[in-house]
Amino acid sequence: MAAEAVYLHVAVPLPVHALYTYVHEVALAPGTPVVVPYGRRELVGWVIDQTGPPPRPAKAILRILADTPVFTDEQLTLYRWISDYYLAPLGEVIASASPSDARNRTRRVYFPTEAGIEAIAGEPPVGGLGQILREVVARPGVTRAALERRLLAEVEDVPRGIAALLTGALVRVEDVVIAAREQRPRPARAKGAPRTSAPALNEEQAAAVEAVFSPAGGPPARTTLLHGVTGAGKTEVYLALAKRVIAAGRQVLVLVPEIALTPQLTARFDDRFPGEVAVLHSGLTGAQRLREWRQIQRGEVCIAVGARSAVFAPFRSLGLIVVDEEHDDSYKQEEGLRYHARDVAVVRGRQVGCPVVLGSATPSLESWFNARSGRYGLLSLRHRATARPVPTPQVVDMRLERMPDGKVPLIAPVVRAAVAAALDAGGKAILLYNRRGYASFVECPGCGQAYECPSCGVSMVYHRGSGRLDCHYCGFHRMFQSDCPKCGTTLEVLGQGTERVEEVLAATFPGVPIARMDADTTAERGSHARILDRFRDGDARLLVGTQIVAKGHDFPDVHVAAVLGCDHILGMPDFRSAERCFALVTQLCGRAGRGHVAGEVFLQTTHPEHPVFSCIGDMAAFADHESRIRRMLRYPPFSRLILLRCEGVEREATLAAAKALAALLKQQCQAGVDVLGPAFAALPKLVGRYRVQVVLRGRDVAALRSVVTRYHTSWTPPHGVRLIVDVDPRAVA
DNA sequence: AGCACGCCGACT
DNA sequence: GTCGGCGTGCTC
Repeated sequence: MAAEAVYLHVAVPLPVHALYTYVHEVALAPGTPVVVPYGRRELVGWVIDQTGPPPRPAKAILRILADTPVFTDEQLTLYRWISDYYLAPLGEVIASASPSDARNRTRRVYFPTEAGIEAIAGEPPVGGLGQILREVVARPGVTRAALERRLLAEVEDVPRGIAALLTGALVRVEDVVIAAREQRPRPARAKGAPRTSAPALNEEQAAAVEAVFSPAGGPPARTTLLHGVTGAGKTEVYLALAKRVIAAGRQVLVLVPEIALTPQLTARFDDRFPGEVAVLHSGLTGAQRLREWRQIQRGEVCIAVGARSAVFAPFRSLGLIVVDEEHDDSYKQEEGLRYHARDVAVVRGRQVGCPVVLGSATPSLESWFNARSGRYGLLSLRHRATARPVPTPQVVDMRLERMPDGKVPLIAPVVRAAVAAALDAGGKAILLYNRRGYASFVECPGCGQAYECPSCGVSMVYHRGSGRLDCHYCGFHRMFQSDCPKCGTTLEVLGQGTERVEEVLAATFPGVPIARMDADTTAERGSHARILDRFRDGDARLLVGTQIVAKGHDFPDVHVAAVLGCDHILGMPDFRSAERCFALVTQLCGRAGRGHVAGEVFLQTTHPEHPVFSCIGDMAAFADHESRIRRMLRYPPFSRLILLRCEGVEREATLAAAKALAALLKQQCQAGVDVLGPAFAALPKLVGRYRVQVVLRGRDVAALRSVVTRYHTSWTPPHGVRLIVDVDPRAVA
């Protein structure tokens, strides 16, 4: 029985689009992890399928790392869809779909040769080379990263030094396989009786639960948009759905935008299904993440609550996927594999045949459109679960609030009075200002000097707490001096931020404890929960902050919620800015009046006539208005977009590259595909790189994709310019 | 992503 | 005239 050679397609975890063909004696199942020679390296890749003999000799697979596949056919189908849809290499998709600790991978390490060891004893090379060699001899098997870290101060160019030592045969290289970490099964979790019992659902909630499983007029498992006003009790619907799915022996995946913002949701699931909930998010350590992942794999839990990447949770028999706050932009990964977890969830649900529920008080226009057109089911929760309705906001026209000196106050008198009344009544207030820092720009009235970030070209923000000027895009900062270093004039700080709001509140309401919540005060681990605890316990009675204060918190004694300022969102040059602003304002409105006191909501704006404010409380009206604009401008959901962005340090070279790309696309483009640009991005320069983009627009995303695959693969950006391809970009300005 | 092959400046 | 810089092209 002569063994017939078998040719196998293998995906490698690199940014290369091709699959590579290797030869082996026997067929291997798709998903088998294998070590393959790849140039001068060895990599862990995955068998994808079997193929015929390649045009040129294939190398042999070096090692089989597991006799069973590490992903199922079902998972592979999803990976293939993602690779295809997002124009991303399959190997990269597979690599990013599971935590690196749960994967076999190779690591390049360095050992001294005999000659290297001799050299140290006799005549070591002088300078940096000697230093590197000594390190390698002292720690055989070090990685390049470790060498660079240890020799940071002493050796300028470690990679070059290593290359020289390799050429001189003083050091040799080896790719060692880092085995996937195994987690010893731990004693089963403290599974027990639910700590809370399911409350009776109201009529709307009960109807929603029924409709998800047996939709009227739709297929049995489909995507459903659950549009519920803030406080409508969407979570109880999720819990009731989960209960049924689990009773049927299947599993539930719950996606949340950012788990730090929704500890309550996790707690609700864990209380109702003790010991059955795994949690996945970026705040976990590698070991913690691996533990949760393995528990899902081994079937020890039947619910996972997690952020974006949890959409890949390795459940065997999914019965339900919930995407909470489906409109939230953080579902879109903005680097590497640029996928949208909500859209991947919808596809995964379709592939495994389970219902997908998209929940939001402010659905994305895409989902709204899909529900209206019948592609998705649509369920509405129009009433709050509690007795109190969502407060009707009062729009405060800040153009009429100008003071005699011409300045506009941060807090209008009517809002100040309402906050004062809330405090007198023993209540609390939440105030949103959507900018952090003390002043958004700094200028010298003497010589006109403005303070901009040298790498990004944006104005630096003055933070009084730290005494610094900060760039909010790249982290560059410098100490703030009150006098202009050029002409000595006292600098003028302009524009507002949450620090200033806090200061004004402290002066307006002396003695009232204030908590500020923004990226500056929540940087530290756990600080987010601490701030919310202070507010809940009454150690703070005013909560001021950026959009983070609008998210899902449930405090019954908030009498007043107010948007002090968010107009600058509307000023952003992006077609989704109104939608984003509407979602933010609606979410904030939902924070008030959740107890027995009817809440009051105020919206300060200089654009009171804008639909973002005039349509609050009426999603359909806002969606109708916004749809008219989108249709007219041919933006999503009435078209699809692919963004191609050239990035480079040289301004002219980057611009030229984008022009060349756009010209090629325009010349070769088919009917039904528009080529927009090239144009500088809204932030034309970021972290020292110029950004010029070309946008493809058309009705059919497959047509757009084929334009990109046909022409961008044949077009490589010139030296020093890199190309980013973003399918369904969130921001296109 | 690495890593080698291939063309222009400061040294023996 | 050689060693060595890093640009660009390939890895089954």
